[in-house]
Amino acid sequence: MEDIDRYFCNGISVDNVIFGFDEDRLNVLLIKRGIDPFKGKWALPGALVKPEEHIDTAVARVLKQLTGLEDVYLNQVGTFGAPDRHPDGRVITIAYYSLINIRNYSVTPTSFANQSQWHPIEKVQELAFDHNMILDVCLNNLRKELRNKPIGFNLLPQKFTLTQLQSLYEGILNRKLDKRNFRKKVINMKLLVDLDQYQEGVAHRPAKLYSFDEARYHQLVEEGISFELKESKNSKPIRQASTFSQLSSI
Amino acid sequence: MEDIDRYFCNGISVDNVIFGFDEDRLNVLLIKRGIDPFKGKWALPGALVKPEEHIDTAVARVLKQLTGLEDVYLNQVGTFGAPDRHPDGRVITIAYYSLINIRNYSVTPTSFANQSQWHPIEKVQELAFDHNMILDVCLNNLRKELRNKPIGFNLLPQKFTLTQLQSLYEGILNRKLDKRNFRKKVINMKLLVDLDQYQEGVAHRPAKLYSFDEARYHQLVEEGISFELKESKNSKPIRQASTFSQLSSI
DNA sequence: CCAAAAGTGTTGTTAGTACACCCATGG
DNA sequence: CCATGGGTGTACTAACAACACTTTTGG
Repeated sequence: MEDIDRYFCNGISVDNVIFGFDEDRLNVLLIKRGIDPFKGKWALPGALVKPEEHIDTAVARVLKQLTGLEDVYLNQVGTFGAPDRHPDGRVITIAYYSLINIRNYSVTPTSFANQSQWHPIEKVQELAFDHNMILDVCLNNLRKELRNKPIGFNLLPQKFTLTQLQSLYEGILNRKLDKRNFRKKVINMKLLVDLDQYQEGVAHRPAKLYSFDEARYHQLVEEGISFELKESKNSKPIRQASTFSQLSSI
Repeated sequence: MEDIDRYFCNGISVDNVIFGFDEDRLNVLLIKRGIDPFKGKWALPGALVKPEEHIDTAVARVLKQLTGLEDVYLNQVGTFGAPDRHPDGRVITIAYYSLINIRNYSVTPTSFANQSQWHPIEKVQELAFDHNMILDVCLNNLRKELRNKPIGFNLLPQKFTLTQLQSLYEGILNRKLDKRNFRKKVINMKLLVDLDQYQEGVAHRPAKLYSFDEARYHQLVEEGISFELKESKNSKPIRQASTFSQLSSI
């Protein structure tokens, strides 16, 4: 193995796929790049890992820099290492995703970004680098996780209605679910706390408000759940994916 | 971001966790390192990614160099990036696991290794670098995958008995399963082909031989399966894990 | 009184679990 | 004839799927 130094000239970056939920659609946070390469293009928020920095530390740092958020659920999804994926040199990137509540957050563009913005997932167009591929992989991953862990609750306000919870699941999974079966299922999980409060000021029968039980939540994250409800009749996608978000995965 | 070059001095390696199955135990392939650092220690077979090499190509290359195998099921599990994990400099490593049939394979140590050997999983001792952690994460991953995909068939000979298949599952999951329920389940998967052949020369009733249906296999890999058989009574581990293989995961 | 969303129960089906005895062969 | 592992069926339970009408509120 001659010329060992040639093996030590790689950059390492982390990219964050930050999902947020708003009304009934799943969004992803993108930045508009303020510098080359891909200046002016939308991209996932990410940055190079510093020398001597642990990659898990780096991703938390980047997330904090871009969103101000700490202590969020962060999940390493995969590493992307095509030799030409970055035009300025060899940079492999480690992708993470996280879920945040879109309302607890305010955008803080960095020097690399001149704009940060939520984008509905099905409207995402061509992104910088290989970020469309990364996004697709993370989205697949999110959907898989949603079936095995009670995540998704991260995306709701403190107090929520069962209908909001259901449309969150429908939004992420992109399919309709049966109302009665959905309710039966989530109530049986014993994860919800009935607050004995109701919506106010709505032009229909007001819905009961729930929050969820932190302790039980963490227990279920550990144990895993199985969330496999189907609505066979309407199992077609609610919305079509855009040209660039085609869930190709790998 | 002053001194950009300091960001481009990282090494990237791939490490392979190669599982093999033999009789009724799960094994992992380790090499004894022939060079420093950790000379003489057992380690996962891995190597640096070449400049201009795709990481997925690199892992296949390393696997081929070490085992002669091609076209095996290779699964990226995660990336490990503690800054001090390699004593000679910053090297992050991308871990993959694969499953092979222990009999189709012959060991070919490289210049870095003076010995390659199968180790029963529960006897693995302290390994070089952070390889114990990587092994634990891969083992967890294998067990998770085993419940969701019909992998594990990779580990059996072409023709096998249902008892062999069951002890494979028991060996990987490290728990006893109920014979009748196990058979009911796998036969319902319609994955097995009854060869109408029988074992010969055994000192007991000869078992029927099966192979499995390639097309159906690939279909099930796509669709995913749910393999959740329990034997509640005997749900204690068959074997205790060794000191260093403690499934800490992360 | 109308529009809009909330809320609620039953029945059939499928998948999982527990469990114990007889069978075919080689030595 | 005995030791060894191969092979089989049934009853109970839990989870899921299908499906339609009544309730409460604001305007």
